[in-house]
Amino acid sequence: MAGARRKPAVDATRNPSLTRGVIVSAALELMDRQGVDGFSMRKLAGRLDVSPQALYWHFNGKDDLCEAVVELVRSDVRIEIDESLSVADRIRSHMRGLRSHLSRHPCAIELGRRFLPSTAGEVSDLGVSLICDLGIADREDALRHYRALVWTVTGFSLMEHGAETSVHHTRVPGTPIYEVRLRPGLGVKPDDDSQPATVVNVDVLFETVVDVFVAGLQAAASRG
Amino acid sequence: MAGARRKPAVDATRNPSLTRGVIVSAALELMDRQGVDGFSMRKLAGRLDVSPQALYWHFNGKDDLCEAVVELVRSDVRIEIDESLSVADRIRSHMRGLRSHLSRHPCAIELGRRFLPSTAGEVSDLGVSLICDLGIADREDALRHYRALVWTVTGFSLMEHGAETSVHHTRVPGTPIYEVRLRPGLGVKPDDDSQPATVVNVDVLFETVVDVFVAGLQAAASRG
DNA sequence: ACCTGAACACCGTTCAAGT
DNA sequence: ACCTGAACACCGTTCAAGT
Repeated sequence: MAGARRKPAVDATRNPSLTRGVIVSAALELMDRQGVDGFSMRKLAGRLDVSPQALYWHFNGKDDLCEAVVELVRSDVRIEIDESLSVADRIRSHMRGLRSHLSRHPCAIELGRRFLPSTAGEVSDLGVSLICDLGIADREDALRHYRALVWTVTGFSLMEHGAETSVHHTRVPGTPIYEVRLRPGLGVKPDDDSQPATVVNVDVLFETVVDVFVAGLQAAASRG
Repeated sequence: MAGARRKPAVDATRNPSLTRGVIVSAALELMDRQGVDGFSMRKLAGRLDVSPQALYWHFNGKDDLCEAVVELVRSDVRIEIDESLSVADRIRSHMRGLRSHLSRHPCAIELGRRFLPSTAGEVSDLGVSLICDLGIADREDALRHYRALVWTVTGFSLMEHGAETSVHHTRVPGTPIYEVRLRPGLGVKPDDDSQPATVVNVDVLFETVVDVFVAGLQAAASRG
């Protein structure tokens, strides 16, 4: 609960190789590979060849560490957008960029849910101004609509990532990760093949969301 | 992995009070109160006054039990919609109904992410036909758009629920649960009050999503 | 058929002790 | 200042044994 001892300082006499930075990167790597559920302090310690308790000198606990991981991932959000595109298309690119940034580190999606979906920073400023450019002049309105956009995209990523690690969704063999078999649900036994599984292409689904959302923004803009 | 022994049968000689149904309801109750993370097989067993291993006769494991919980919750989705409303407003109601059903059992949101966001059943059929009525005549298109709707709403609920159990989002005192303080994020220390917290009304945010989404659907419909 | 005792291999975290 | 040994109170799950 309280803040961890700050400033490891220069005189790291014992083990100079074990710093907050080293721990966080190793944690991120482990989480991306094994998933958040598969991650543990003890495994991380083993990976770093230290005792589990050593981590507790640098971090207050697992939550503290997870938070640092989220910040690490978040610190390199960068969405490049082709300036020659129309405003609507730039918003589409923004949404796609947000999604692919989130999928870059799957673990950060799960963690990020618990550690704030922040609407701050230059990426957000850019997003808000894009919405303004579309015709939603009032800044308050633009911010609200941008927040809606962020929540929609982040929520979608959560669903998507959940689907991937799901029990019932099995990847279509031979395809990239973005196709999922949806079972009909509702009392269907896991090994019942009588009901056909529905194949959903998650990319197509996301594009649908993007299209609907942008069209909705345009409508909101033209209403004043 | 394999199927649990089915059919407890009538001759439940030992303890007739311990059935799958009883276990699942108790699990749901416990999860709703303590959250999915706070739930454990051992706690559930304690609550039911049996040994933890007793549960393993009725269920294959924790996952199997969680799945049953999700099905229990899902089995009573019911969204009532005023027939006198316009099609657009009925879609709005549908989205709101979906959201409030999901918030009824917070645990099911988290679990449901891992155990299929199903697009099946009469609720979905109704939703798809609503989209058709709006003017998206092609059934394939309507289904795709409805799926986008479900993912959007479910994703939003996930975000919303995550925000509630979050470390950085603290409820605004004296208000209902639907207001959250959003910290600016990015290197701000948890106890740093120099940067003002942003207050986001989650209900307002959801209404924004609904408005944008429905307007987008209308645009898609009018495009043919 | 239905349940328990005992046990295994894990967790996160703390605390006194080492250097 | 930085780390370890030992320990506490938890997990999910299995397996042999009871009735």
